[in-house]
Amino acid sequence: MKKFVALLKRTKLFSGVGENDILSMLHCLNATVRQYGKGEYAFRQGEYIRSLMILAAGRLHIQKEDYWGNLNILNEIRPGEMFGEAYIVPNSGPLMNDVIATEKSVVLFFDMERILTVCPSACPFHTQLVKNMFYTISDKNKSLVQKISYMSQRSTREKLLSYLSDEAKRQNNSSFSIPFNRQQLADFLSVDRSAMSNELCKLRDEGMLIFHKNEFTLY
Amino acid sequence: MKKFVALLKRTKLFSGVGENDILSMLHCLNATVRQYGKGEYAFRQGEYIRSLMILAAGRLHIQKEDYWGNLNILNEIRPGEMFGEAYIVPNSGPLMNDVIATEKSVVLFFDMERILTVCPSACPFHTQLVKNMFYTISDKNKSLVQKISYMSQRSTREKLLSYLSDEAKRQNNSSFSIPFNRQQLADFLSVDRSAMSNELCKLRDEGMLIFHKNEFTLY
DNA sequence: TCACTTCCGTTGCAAATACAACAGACCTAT
DNA sequence: ATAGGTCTGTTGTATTTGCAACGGAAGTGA
Repeated sequence: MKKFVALLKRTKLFSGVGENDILSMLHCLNATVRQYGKGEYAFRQGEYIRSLMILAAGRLHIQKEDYWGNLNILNEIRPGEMFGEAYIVPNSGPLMNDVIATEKSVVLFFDMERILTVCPSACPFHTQLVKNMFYTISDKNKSLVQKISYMSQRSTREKLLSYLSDEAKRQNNSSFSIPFNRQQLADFLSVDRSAMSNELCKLRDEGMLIFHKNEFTLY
Repeated sequence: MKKFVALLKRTKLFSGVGENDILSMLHCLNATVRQYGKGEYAFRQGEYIRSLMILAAGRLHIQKEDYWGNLNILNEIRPGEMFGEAYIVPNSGPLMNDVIATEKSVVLFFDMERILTVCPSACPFHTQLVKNMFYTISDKNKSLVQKISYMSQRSTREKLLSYLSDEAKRQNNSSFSIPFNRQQLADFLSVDRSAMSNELCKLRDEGMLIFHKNEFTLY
């Protein structure tokens, strides 16, 4: 466990907690580790989650496949980010999404019960932890709202432009890279890949942007 | 303020807190009240929020209007529900949405600084408050994910069916009412109203459901 | 090097959608 | 009662999308 402390120190969840305290909290929270191969499912829709997770290495996608097989990527998890926090609420029901490793990944598990059950003597940082968790889930909330604002655009073109311009704004640079390939971007925006590809090239031909692979520049 | 205690006691935020404690917390949190007329904006995109709000009476819509005037209803706030919690994070930037009263509404404001800054002597319930807030925002998170799962459907028909069947499941009854009129439902699902109305009638003619105003029954 | 896989752009066509416009039902205030 | 407003369903058309299919580019492993 010790080797994860440096990583955890830089996560939002453990922000402001000293390394020694993190180490003792790892025991307190009953932390465990699991590895996943590329393409392996960490969780599947319908499972019950009893842990809060932090991705230590690799990359995960939170995604949902509907009855007819349409895939929708809800979120991408990068190292240091937590997930599963929406299911920490008592009686929150089964998982509604799949969690898949898009690369070989390492995941840390924390006992949810122990996170919200304060143990004042052993862990004076529990309050800080809950606070941090609140900040994190609050941020995630905002990013979901952003995704909704992209998806609510009526045309593929508008979806693309709203996403790309937001991303440029977020990275504070008209040249930026996105964490998706074409199929993943299409799934993220809930549009058809080929239609999106087509629209992307039209935008390029109209001089609104250029791109090379995942690198985009807006004009 | 006293008259709001009974209401607050039943909210998720103050769940598990006694009436006397709520009253003292109202002072501690620097609570204030404001009224809004029907159609009045409580907040507009771009404003900075320094409070957490609870709707005491009426109805609010969290909505976003894009550059071209397309309206999207992100969420509906009913009495007892809180909002603004996503902007409690330090440096979370300006509000990205509009908040509009669809009925005459009464809103309670709580000082955000004081919510997360624990004052152990005066308010032993701060921890409980943060916990409750966490549960609430966690739930909201899940409802956003649900909305995304509706919007990610490719056709208007599928959007309708996924929303309506979820709503039937949620209300545990194949007959149920929805909190939207047609235009609002269309905005919520991000589709064209007339096309949706058309599709709704096709579904009815195919015997999959019946409806009268906002009352639906699925078959 | 060569076969194999993945990713991306392109095209054609059938189907669905957005949009505008209109009419009837319903509500409300005068 | 009536006039004005809102809400809803309906229709026609231009546009967009979804889908399937294909070929080339790029990357991978034997």
